[in-house]
Amino acid sequence: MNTPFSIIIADDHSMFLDGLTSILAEEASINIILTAKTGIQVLKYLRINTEENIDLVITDINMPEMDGVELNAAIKEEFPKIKTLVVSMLEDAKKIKTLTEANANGYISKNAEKTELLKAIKSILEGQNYFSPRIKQILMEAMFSEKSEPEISLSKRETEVLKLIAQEFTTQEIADQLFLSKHTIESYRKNLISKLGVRNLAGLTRYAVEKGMLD
Amino acid sequence: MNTPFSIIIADDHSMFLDGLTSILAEEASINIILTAKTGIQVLKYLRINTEENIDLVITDINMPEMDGVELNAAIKEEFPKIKTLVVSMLEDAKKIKTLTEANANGYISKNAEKTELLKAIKSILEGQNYFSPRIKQILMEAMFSEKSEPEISLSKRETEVLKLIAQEFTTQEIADQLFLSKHTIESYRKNLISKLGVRNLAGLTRYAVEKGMLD
DNA sequence: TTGGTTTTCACTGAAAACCGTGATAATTTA
DNA sequence: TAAATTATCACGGTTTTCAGTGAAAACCAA
Repeated sequence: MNTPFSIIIADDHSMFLDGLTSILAEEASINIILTAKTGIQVLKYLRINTEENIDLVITDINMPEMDGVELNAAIKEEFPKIKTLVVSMLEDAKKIKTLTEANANGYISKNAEKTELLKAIKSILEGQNYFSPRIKQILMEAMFSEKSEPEISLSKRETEVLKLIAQEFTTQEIADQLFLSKHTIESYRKNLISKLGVRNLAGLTRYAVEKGMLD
Repeated sequence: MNTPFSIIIADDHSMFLDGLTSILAEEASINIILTAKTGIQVLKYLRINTEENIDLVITDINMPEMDGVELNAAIKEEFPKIKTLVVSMLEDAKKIKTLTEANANGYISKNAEKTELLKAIKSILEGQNYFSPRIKQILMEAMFSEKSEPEISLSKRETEVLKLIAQEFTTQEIADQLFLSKHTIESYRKNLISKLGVRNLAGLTRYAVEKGMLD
């Protein structure tokens, strides 16, 4: 075994952070340089300690301020030599896809076994990307389902009107709020109904709520 | 230090399980007897090894098959002497409330510090319950907000009609499906609107979706 | 058994939504 | 720059929703 690898771990759940640290501390080939609770902390460290050659950053997805997806992108942008391994609670196809597109080197679920974690780290440090079979499968499924769901894109105004509709405003009220004619809002409503493939206000509202447009 | 305490840890995320185990393994006063991935495994163990005096069960809330809430209830039912500490990702007021009502001995968030974890375990093993200040606060808030939201109860039929409305069926269609008069459905719609304090179909749909009635 | 809740049905008039079928101008994108 | 998209407005006719009012039968709990 040559010089140990330098790694950084980021996770806002300190219990998990401590746990992961404990697990990896047992590995002689691994040196934990930093544990952080936000992506920003990691970036700051990397920017200041440029002479320190960090090999790998292990990061959670859900973190306050700067999440794992953003952190990964920032690292790949500023420090392309540093490898990244994303560890997440959820198996969200979209996020995984974004991550692969942003050149993350690996993705494993938090319910992966310790052995899989070590395997992933080892693979990545050796220069290979690691995505578990399960993740690969989810990715594949996402690719297919994406094609069947041809992403409906709504314009600014359409989105605005849809939100107001879902908030129980009548056509006239929406028109007044936006300083538009009642007819205009009716056109938008009609377009939304046909665009989204729904039948009525209920359908529009359901779409808006399910897409989280009302937060 | 007298005889070490015997504890069991349950969490479906093995990485967390390993982590927690690593942390607690450092404590001389703690003996980890079992780590499990579901509540059922824990119960089975307890039922078989009755002679083994388990002091504490640390459990996650979100687990497949039998979650932490159910596990806690089952333990308190069958093995009232065993203490329980619930560790969770989320700070869901309702679940916390349910847990306190089911006599869980402690609740801490997964983003609690290691020191807090140890403090909680120590307190509980000494016979005191442990709920972090933050959790107490959430509980208090829940109590108040509960009073301001006086639980709207819907009858079977009302629920049925509401679901169909949110699924974009028209009054006539709902009437046909339920073999009722159109007027009847209109009455239900009207009652629902006034009961739920909304203005129209959009409001009804939003309520149904947000309450997860359409799954 | 009595009183509350639930379920069912009916009518009216006004308001709103829905459908079809347009059109014009501005803006964005290819 | 040409084409596509977006934003705006219009009208007539039909259907549906909404608000108010009323009521009978059935069921459940005290």
